[in-house]
Amino acid sequence: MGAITHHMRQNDLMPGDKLPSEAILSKELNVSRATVREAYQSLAAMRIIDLAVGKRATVAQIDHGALSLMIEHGVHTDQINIQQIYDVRRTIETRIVTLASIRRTDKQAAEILACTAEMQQNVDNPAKLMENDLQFHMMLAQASANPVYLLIIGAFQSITRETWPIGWKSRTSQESRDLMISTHLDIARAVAAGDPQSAAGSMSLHFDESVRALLLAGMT
Amino acid sequence: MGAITHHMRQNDLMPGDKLPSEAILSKELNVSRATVREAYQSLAAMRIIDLAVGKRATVAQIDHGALSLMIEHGVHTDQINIQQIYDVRRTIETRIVTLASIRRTDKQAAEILACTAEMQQNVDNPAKLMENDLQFHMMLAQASANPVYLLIIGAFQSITRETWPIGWKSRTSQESRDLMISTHLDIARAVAAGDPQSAAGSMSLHFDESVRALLLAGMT
DNA sequence: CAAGCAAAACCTGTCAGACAGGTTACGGGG
DNA sequence: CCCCGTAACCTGTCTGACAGGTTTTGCTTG
Repeated sequence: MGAITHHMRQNDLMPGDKLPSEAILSKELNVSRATVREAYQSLAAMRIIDLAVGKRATVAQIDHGALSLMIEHGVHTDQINIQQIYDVRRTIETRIVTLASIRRTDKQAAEILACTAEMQQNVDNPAKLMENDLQFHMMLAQASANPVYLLIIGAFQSITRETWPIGWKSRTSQESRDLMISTHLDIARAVAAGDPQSAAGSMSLHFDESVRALLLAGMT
Repeated sequence: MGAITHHMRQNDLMPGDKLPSEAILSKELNVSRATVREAYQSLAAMRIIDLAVGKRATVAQIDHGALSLMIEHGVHTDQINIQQIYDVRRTIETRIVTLASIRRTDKQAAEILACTAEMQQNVDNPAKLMENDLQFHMMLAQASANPVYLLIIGAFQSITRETWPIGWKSRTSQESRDLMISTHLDIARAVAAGDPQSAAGSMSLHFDESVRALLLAGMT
């Protein structure tokens, strides 16, 4: 793995660029192809390179897939709990909407608003609503124009898919469900209006409400 | 990989628990040992499991090693820049000191103060000073009692090792160097005193100053 | 000469079998 | 009962092989 990353740095390879074939590399490093494969496979697991049948390995774009697995692992082994993830999300997402309010393109603003509109239509369809919710937060992270935020928020998605239904079920009244959706709308409007303070405030309220819902369901 | 993680979930394995041997697993899944090895190797790359010669694979504790590699990859391929990382760090570390001020144990407070004391002694030894600096931020993350913050801050360490000397060199006057160290001391004292507001404020100043130093060195 | 196509070369995914060397478990001897 | 040596187990690595996907090459034809 060291030799491969070193090769990427040395030749200043950018995403999409091709890496040596397994056979060539195994000859160069005087190791068997199996060993090279294990290194390639490991880098592919971290989404540092892309592998494909028949094609050469290529340098990959940043992706949250590997981090997702790491977070899932942490949660399932009781090393991380849901409240801790929500604390991180609140911290990061408050910053995200602040940046998004300043940096979002008009197209992004429109898409974010469209997403909240879809949420209102899916108020009785939890599965779709959850996907809208996840997409909403991803789009905000995207609009923050900082790929690190996008990476982190993306990594929390898989775990959120497991916990979201629990929070939704704990919102028993129609009132609380409507509130959850209207809070998203508030955020979207503030971002579209380019109002960082209001966006951050609404996001903060959103997390107050979400954390309360999860606590109500006994999620510590 | 799916089969292995599924096995971990199914049997509720915790860090330290043993996984099946490669031979057994290859027989169970009807694949060759080489294939099992690649899966194990991939999980090991993400630090989800630990491998060791002669021993069985074990479930691993969360570790920032893999995330470090991912971040390094992002920076070296121009997908992430240093200022973006500093924005994330500022956001997270402001929250970290807030939490640390509330949750730190007395032992942790003492260690953090000791670290700043060491920094003052190493004012003319950049290599050691950098390590003190890195350790300082890690100890704060630890004191926040949220492993996700520790994971993220840890992941930035390797990149910081590359950029820190640049920022240090741009602090040409003795005054600015002393200021950098005294800011750390302010943070440590506030955390020790259990004063979240003051700690967050000092951390914010610390980042103002750090970002300015990096910009001065032309780091965008 | 250019375009199109088919074969060859290349490449990854997977398998079987083998061996070195580290680790663990067991059973016999003190 | 404890200690230690051996056997069983396990990982790391290698060789060689084959299926099936991809790219390149070079020939043929218009």
